[in-house]
Amino acid sequence: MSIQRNSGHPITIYDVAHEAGVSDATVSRVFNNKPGVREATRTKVLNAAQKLGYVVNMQARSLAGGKSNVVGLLIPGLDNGYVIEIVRGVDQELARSGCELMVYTTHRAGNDSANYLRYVANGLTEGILLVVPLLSSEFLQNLENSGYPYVLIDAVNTLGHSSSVNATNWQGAYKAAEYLIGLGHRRIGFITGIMQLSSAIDRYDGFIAALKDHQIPIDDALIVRGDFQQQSGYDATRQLLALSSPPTAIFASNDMMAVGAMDAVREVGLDIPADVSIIGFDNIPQAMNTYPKLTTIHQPLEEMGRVGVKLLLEQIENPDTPPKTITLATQLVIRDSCQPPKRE
Amino acid sequence: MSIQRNSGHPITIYDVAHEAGVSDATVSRVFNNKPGVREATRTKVLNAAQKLGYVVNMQARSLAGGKSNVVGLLIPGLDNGYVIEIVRGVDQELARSGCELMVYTTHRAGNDSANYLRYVANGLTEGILLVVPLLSSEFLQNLENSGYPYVLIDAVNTLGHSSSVNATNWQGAYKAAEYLIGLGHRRIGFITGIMQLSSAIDRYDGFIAALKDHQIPIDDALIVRGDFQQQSGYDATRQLLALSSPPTAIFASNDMMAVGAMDAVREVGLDIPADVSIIGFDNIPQAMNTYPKLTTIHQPLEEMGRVGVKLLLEQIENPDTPPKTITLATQLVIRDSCQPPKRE
DNA sequence: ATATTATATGTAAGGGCTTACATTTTTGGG
DNA sequence: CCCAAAAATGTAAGCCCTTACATATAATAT
Repeated sequence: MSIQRNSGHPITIYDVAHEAGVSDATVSRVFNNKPGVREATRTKVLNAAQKLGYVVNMQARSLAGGKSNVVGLLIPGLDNGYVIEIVRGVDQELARSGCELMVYTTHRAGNDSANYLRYVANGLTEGILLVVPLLSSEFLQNLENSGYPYVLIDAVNTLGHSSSVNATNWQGAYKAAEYLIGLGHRRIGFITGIMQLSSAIDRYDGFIAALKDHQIPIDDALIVRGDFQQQSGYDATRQLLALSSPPTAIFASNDMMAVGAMDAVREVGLDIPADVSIIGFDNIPQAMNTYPKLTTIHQPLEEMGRVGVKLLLEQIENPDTPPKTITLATQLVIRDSCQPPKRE
Repeated sequence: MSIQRNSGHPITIYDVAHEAGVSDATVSRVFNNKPGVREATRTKVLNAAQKLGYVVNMQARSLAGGKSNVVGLLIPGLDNGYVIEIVRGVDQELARSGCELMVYTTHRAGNDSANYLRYVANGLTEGILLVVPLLSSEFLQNLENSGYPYVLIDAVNTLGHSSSVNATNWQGAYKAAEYLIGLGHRRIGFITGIMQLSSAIDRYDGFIAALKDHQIPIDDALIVRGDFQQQSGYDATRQLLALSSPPTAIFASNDMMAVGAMDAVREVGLDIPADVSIIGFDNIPQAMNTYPKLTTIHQPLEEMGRVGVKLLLEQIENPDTPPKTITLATQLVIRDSCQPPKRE
């Protein structure tokens, strides 16, 4: 069974039709599972195709107005455990649905992601999944206008027109803070994410709300900006630790920063969690490999990917389905990086 | 600048031709940078296209015999820091070359990756990058027969017909062992990879060679099988540590297993590196986040991805280019997980 | 058995592009 | 200023498929 008749041209629908003694249209019908083909004919065609090693040419099919079964995925890059988890979920679900995946990274699309979009919208893919934290509303507007199916993963559609998936960031942060408070911490450092992102804002708000609900005064010195990168977690923590009255616990808005925070804590010779507790957010796979193992808020990244695909496929199937937003629950995962503060 | 005239049909080459007052063929020539178009005409066309927001339809182009500028990438999955690094390199280089990336995971292709291949070979992609450790030679033979451009990343082509990229596994392992020996270790545990893979074999051989060169007897009890997964590193280490005369250092054939090994060492209450040194292989990003930071052999994964793309593009460009194999150097990265053994 | 439907199959027209070949325009030498 | 050769442009035939529409065949009713 060779991949293609290396000799002549690739096998087309005509070859199959000829072999089976039917017309090309019938072959097409068979391969698209269209009704109105006698069982006997169908079998005949399938056999012929099998024998010849026919494989549909997607390009032609999609040119001719059929379905390409390819969906696009736009991600910032693979630098991030977070994105990878989502991609994994996407991949799984796509596999189940028999769709192919075309990956674009934003750095690739460059500043000109609008252009990329035109390319996509025009061509190959039937819909697109966006895992792009920072979406310009102009871009969204464009996308919206194009009438092209898309869904947002872990981002809020300011236009409110598309389907999207996200997680309970606020609640997760609230739970994290509450956990720390329950442990007895009163001075809790907080490292923010990129505050243009709703997820970062929600986490911040959840954190603040928890403090308020527990009558803990908010000390601005304990809140420092991060950007979701490991380095910023490190920097922020150094800053926090240099305070005259440093925190006994640090809540990083994501795991990468938490990892950076751990480095910083150790670097000043303090112990985790004896001297300072650390909690993250996301529960990326690496969170299990840190030492001590990182306590964090689990965000169902993989599932977000899966759900995203489902929503997208739904949109593709029936463009008139009203868009919906699905919010998945976050969850506290207790591991080894937090404990009650030392007594003074 | 909307993505496409949402109103009418998408903009085609004809619309542009009409707008510019030339024929469609000329527009095609312009967009393919073919010679024989007067500068003035070219500009006219470009302007018209710009004005209309024309974007080439890849499907049609590639159907008609043009280049699709899409390359396929077959990977086992995203579970692995190792694969991700390679993918990142691939993505970068592809971006530079203006190509799109179609990702397939083998679990998706299922057992039937030959079928997947037929699909690919027939259609969309112009070539394929294989990051698949376990390639059946039947599969390879098929691929070879198809005459379809492909390159192997970090795998050896038993047929020896294609371009491929890999790293100096033997030398890397040799260096790792030598480093440990230089530190004073004499009882060194070794956790193998999947021994069907040439990379695993080479690492093993390199390790053994170093021992021999330094007159260290080879104790079979110190060599235990792993499968490149974290869990197996853990298991193997438990086994090693249970020995009546346990090793003072452990060399894991990859970083994931090294991470597992660290867990195991800690679990029995031993210290890294005081009681047992650990060294890995690969230098995946996580290796920097373990505690203590993992000493390892750096494999230029990202670059392997980049080089793979270059080789593939070369093949696509000119199918008659004789295939070549590029081997990149590995390198010892000393961090904190190794130190001289305690004196008895 | 015949007329009437329902069902199965075939025909042909694109879909947007590339490219060999035909035609027109330009250029430069005489 | 004319003519041949070179350069630019246009024409038309696919690439492989899908899908209305037309046609042929089978099933049902009379």
